[in-house]
Amino acid sequence: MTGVTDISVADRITWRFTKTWLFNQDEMPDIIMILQGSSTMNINLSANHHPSLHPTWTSPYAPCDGFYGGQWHEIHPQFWNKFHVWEWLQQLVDANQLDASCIPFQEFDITGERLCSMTLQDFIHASGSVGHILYSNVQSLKWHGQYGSHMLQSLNVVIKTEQTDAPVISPWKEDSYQYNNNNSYDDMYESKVFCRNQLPAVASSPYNGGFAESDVRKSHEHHQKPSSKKHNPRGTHLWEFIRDILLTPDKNPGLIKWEDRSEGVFRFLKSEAVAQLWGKKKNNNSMTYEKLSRAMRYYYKREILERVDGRRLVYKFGKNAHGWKESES
DNA sequence: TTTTCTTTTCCTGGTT
DNA sequence: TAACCAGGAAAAGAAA
Repeated sequence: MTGVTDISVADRITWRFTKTWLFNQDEMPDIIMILQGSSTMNINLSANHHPSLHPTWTSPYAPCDGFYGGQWHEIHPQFWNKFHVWEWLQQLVDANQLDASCIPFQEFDITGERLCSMTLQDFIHASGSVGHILYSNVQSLKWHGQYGSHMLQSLNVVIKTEQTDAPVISPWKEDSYQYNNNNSYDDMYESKVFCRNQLPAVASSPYNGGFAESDVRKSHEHHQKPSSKKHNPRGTHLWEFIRDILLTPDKNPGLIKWEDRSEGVFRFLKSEAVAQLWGKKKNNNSMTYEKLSRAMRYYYKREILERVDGRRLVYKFGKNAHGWKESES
């Protein structure tokens, strides 16, 4: 491998293509310089432990062979190398439909060990409001992540089960539900891109950036039953969708409102509008409040919602609903 | 391919 | 009468 290759990264998500290109080169350069704006990320490939670049590579990271296929999630973040960190970032960009220009990748030219040691302030300093998402996800992966136990065993690693930080949950799948007064639901769903200038209102919301409860549940299940199956079809669940609307009232005025915030009691103000919004999210133009409410009633049995007798359009979060309490922020 | 889970759809009947 | 509630039944759709 010889020479230095400069790759200019434009505002968009070209870093991913850059990486793909990089790993498809017959002749690898020694150093890659990724330029983003005025910043530069230097990667010394000859010094970087990457299995796909070093077939005979033998390092403590050995169990992550094949990582290039996206195996970073099988490894505790503490043991990620720079490429794992990049893979994780890419996953986060994809899952949250972030504009890649929101992520200052040069700030993450670091190993997993360094990543795990970063505080929320560090993340915010490094990446602005996106830092909330990054920090939350790292915390989630640190404490509840799914990674191969063989890895941990082979490294004789003891996973800490006590949390010193407040549990902050992954924001994997999250939309920014925005409602405008013209009832343009299309517009609401065009606003999926989290960028620095869009995040503060959401990031400061009670649920700290819009965490999908499914992740709370999944994390909880992992904690209790590591081998249990995860299931979260079609992304966010209905009740999470409702919760998220409630938690971003500034962006969704007049759709649903809290009746009793501390008790988790809420009321639909524009039931059909919410149904249309839900239908839009599910790509189902025929969604009605009638159907939505049927789905809501199924939550009673699972204790995600509780009945509120005698009050129309009023529901209450049950004990299996998480992420709506102010104290959970 | 099968299983599992979460809706979605349709329905009947009751209540406000 | 319209809108909503309750819940049974079956099917759809997606992930594991």
